[in-house]
Amino acid sequence: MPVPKGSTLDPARTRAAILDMATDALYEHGLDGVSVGRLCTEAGISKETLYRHFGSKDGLVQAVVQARSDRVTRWLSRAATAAGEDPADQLAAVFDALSTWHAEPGFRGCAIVNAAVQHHADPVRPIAARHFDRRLDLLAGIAARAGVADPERLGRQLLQLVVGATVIADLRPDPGAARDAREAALALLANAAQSPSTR
Amino acid sequence: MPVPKGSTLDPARTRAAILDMATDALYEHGLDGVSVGRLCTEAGISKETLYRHFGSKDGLVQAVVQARSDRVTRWLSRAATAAGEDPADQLAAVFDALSTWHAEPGFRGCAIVNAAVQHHADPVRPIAARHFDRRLDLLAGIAARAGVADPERLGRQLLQLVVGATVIADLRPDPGAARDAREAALALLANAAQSPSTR
DNA sequence: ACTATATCGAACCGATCGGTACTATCAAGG
DNA sequence: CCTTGATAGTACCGATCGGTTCGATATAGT
Repeated sequence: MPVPKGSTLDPARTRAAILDMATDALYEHGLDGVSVGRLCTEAGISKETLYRHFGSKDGLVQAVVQARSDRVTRWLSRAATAAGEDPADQLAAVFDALSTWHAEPGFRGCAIVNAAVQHHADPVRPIAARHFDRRLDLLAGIAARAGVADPERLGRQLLQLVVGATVIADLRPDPGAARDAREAALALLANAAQSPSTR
Repeated sequence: MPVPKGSTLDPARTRAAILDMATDALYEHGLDGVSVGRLCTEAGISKETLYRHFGSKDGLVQAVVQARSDRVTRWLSRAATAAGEDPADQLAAVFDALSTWHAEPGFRGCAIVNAAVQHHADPVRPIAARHFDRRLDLLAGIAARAGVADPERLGRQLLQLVVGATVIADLRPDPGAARDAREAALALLANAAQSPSTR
């Protein structure tokens, strides 16, 4: 029965539903660990629908990774701004957010890192590069507001802590990784703020 | 022509040659990016030979990842001990070694991390976990010899910097990642040594 | 010399993959 | 009402995959 008789025909909604399901499935089983057929079955759609919306599996992967990057970036940014105006508080809030994320059931590391490692070129790599550029912007911004001498450099170091903690939390596994990283980040910030640029 | 007429029949050598070739190929193209057929072609051997030595593709992958872990662990350990007895010098040497590695042509991130992300379970995960345990031993040992209060915790933080720098160096890409990580590591060590445990 | 072993080359297997084609059916909009 | 478009369902395609088997042939050890 093509088009179930009581269904609402809304292409945009269908696309979003496929995207949501694929985001979870590709994160859990890996980009090459789920076939297009399985994705369609789990989404309750036909192959033709998926291919009309995304063109190819690579197209779907690209959309999934891009959407994930956007969502994560928004989420971390909000966690920082919600912590008030003090740069140290904002930095702590970022790592606290990481901590709760790492403890979530089904946590399998950073989806962007995982995707970029699995599809090292293609459409994923540039998305991953932009993703970490934006993450660097967030962290370097905090460092700049703290008045450190070289906010870009401290931002890169903090980014390494964020990524390292997330990867390690997945692979060792180490549920306290984000807590360790938080202390290290605050120590680096305090250390850099001791020899400030202007203030 | 089975068994070329002028060849030396040495199973151990054959096995080692397959392992070497597979190490490079699987690192470059990913664990699922090279078929068994291709591996055999590039190694100049037949399928039967590969399957007699390793049983399955998973068996080959396991041997490759394990060998890589051993080699890398030895390499980093030697870099540290070759730097003398001062803990700060040893720590700096570790990140200097990382720096030259990241600059090598064909660098694609940490092979162990990549493998564990691609085959999230199976035989790879426990090898990766042990790998980072050993890496932690090295870093925590340096921290302990520096007389910090909690060498295990500092070791975990240093490990995050090592992993984060390596992943970022691959994905952004950032050739100076290891240099940034080195400075952060030394700062954390100095900071922790300011409030020592016994000395 | 004889036997066991290692190897190649090729054919072969069933399964699965990404992607396409086609038909039937229903909702949505002019 | 009637056309247009979205969709399910299914069958199908060629390619590739991991893995097995077999026969021919050469080396290695006894």
